[in-house]
Amino acid sequence: MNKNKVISPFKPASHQHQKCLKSAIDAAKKHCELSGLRLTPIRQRVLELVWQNHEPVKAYDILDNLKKGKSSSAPPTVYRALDFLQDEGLVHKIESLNAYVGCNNPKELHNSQFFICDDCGAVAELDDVDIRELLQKKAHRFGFRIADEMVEIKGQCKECHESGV
Amino acid sequence: MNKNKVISPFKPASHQHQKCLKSAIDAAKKHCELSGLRLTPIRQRVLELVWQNHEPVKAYDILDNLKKGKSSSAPPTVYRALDFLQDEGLVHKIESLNAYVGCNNPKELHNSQFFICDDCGAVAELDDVDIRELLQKKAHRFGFRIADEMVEIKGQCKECHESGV
DNA sequence: AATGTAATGTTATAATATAACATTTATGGA
DNA sequence: TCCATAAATGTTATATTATAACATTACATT
Ligand SMILES: [Zn+2]
Ligand SMILES: [Zn+2]
Ligand SMILES: [Zn+2]
Ligand SMILES: [Zn+2]
Repeated sequence: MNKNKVISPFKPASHQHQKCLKSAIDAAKKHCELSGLRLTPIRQRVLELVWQNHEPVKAYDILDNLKKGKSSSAPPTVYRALDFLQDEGLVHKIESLNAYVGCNNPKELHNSQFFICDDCGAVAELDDVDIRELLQKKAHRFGFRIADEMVEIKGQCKECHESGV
Repeated sequence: MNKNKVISPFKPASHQHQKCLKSAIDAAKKHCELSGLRLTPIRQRVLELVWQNHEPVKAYDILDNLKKGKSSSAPPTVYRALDFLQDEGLVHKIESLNAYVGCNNPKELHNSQFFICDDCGAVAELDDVDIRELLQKKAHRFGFRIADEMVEIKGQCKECHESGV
């Protein structure tokens, strides 16, 4: 019984991203409904923009896109929406890039491990019990109590290094 | 044969920090000498300021301190020194805090794992082969080639949660 | 409708980091 | 020693990322 999850794998270039997007928005709607939270138009729009693709998106890029629809948007518009989405597990921040990725597994807040391709920018997200347990074990040895884990691994995805040379 | 290293443990409150500082500067001098690099006064001063304690230090705090000695310092002064020190493994950046910690193990560049206490701010640094190998194994499964690892674990150090309640 | 709370609008500013170019300082060879 | 070069630093300006503070609007409950 292994609870390791691949929350979001690297996608083949051919994949139908519209489906990713739709299912992410649907999941977010359902999650908010169940939790009695409001997925307001701004929040939904920001979430859609984060889900443009499988690469981390910058807050000010989101802002630029928001402004195209509604010129009154300002930084707090974006950061508030991102804060809400992060609190609900609908978005994660990639600390080493100051950028944000969508997550379609909001049911339970989780600590993820991210694998980020330096070449194409794609991100894969795992929720891997083996990694969590190992970190837990290491921490336990010196009496450290883990509250939050940040694991961001940079390198090359399969496609990129296979096509690379 | 286990190559796991505790590069920097959590220190007892009583520890003689002057010794940490001195040995870190000495190690840096030796490292630069061996590598034919120049640990200039600015670089050494920045390194000393990073080693003020075992908490991550902010670039602009370093800058404020530099200015006390020499009012001509500006952001590039600090960031250039930090870049140099990071390239040489004398300093690491904690991405999730936008802050910098000293490393007294510059001989070989390494990927570290950081454990950071949310309460007292102290940081412990490991260079743990078990963690690296597990991440490697996980990455390998989907053909990912690791170039760089960021592992930053937040929580409470032993002292803080023992004294906490 | 009256009230309280949540969300958004708006302006300003804080915090982090880099670009670009000028000047100075070290270094190694003629 | 002197010069040519590269390395390091100085200086000014600006880019990027994020938050503070307060006003206004929308929503839900009574
Ligand atoms: Zn997709
Ligand atoms: Zn790639
Ligand atoms: Zn110390
Ligand atoms: Zn602590």
